[in-house]
Amino acid sequence: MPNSYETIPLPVIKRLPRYYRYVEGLHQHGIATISSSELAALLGTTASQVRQDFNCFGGFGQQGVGYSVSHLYKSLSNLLFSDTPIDAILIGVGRLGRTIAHFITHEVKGFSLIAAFDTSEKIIGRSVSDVPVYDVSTLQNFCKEHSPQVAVLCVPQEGASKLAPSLFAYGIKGFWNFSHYDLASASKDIVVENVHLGDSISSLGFRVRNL
Amino acid sequence: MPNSYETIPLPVIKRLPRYYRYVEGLHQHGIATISSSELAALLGTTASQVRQDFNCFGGFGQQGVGYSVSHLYKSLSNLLFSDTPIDAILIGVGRLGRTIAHFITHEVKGFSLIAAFDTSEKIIGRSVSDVPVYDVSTLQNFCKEHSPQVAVLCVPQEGASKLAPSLFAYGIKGFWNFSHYDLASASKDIVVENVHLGDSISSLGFRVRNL
DNA sequence: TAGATTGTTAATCGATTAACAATC
DNA sequence: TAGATTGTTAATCGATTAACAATC
Repeated sequence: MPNSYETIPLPVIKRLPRYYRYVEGLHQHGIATISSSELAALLGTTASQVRQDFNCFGGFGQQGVGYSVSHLYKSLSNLLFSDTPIDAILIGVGRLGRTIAHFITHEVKGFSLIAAFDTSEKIIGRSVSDVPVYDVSTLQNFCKEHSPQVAVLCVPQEGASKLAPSLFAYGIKGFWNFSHYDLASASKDIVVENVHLGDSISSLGFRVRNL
Repeated sequence: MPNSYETIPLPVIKRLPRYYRYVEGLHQHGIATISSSELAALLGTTASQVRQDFNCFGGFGQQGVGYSVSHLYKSLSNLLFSDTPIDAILIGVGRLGRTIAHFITHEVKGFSLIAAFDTSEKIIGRSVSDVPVYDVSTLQNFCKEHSPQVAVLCVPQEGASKLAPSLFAYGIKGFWNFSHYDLASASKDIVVENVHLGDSISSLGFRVRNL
């Protein structure tokens, strides 16, 4: 019995893309069937976890046989990527913002970057990855007209804290947040995926120094 | 009684940079003392967690009084950043690599980027963020001579899988891994911090679509 | 039917939260 | 001394792992 998606543990959701990547590889290698224990060995996890995870979505396997790779591939693909991509906007067209813009437009499935916003006269009116860069002051009108669902925050903390309330108001549902501003506690109806590069490398430093 | 650092739970370690950021802010605002519950309210967590976390390192507070911000700031700073920075090398000087190079050299405490490596003739011999770009074939000699402790992997999965065994052999202790190659299971004596941007945005997409 | 492997329930483990004794 | 707040132990919660019945 498929779980309602709201009840699926976040750790399971975060593992989905990894499953997808490995299953895609198997599919491309022409492997037809795989068992939970074989897949677990590949991923470096346990067969139990693989089966528990898949069963959050109703289970993709066949008892006694295993998982059909093509069926699994299609199922994971359907879960992760709908046929209509999610419209996203980029806030902050600095060095990181430009790199992320390129990443989204060239290497990511399921998203469509439709505009970018900045405050610098130097970049407003130009484009990044074939996407126009507008003045932040036009954000409200743009959102009203195009209803983007996701905002990618590549601005410093201060800018993010100023813009966040507006972005909620304009109907942004999801944030890919590279800033240090804390969006988490905002609302139950929005989702936030934080990428804190500074925290990431700092914790690596701690661990390396205390090896 | 201070915990041996090896026994400190990873989730606690990963929270350290965030504590540091908030305490730094308090320090800069001239706040002298803070209680675990006040800090918890700021961070959006519980006073219990704050105290438990700090007590992994012996505890920084004074009963009945709270935490001295300047003492706390100094303690967290000492935990996260030693006076001698960690020497790091960058593998892969593409778009992402260049952005990360700039980030490490300009925005990160505790690390020193000392060289970059690539396979492309177009970039070898040039520099990124004032760091020379060498041919990957010179990696072994460079590591023998300079003993970098951390490698930042900004290459595609294939390149990472080819280079990883060498990097272990050359004495690299820590990896900041932006590739999809799985370093995790390699050894107990190395630490890996993965930044899987593709997985990150994909899981965001799933959650946005199923709000 | 026997063997294999899933789906699912039960047990374990670890992390978070709550409670409280120590102490400033 | 009384009030406050920590350090630390105990209870809870959730996620992972193990076990097993269902079934291909």
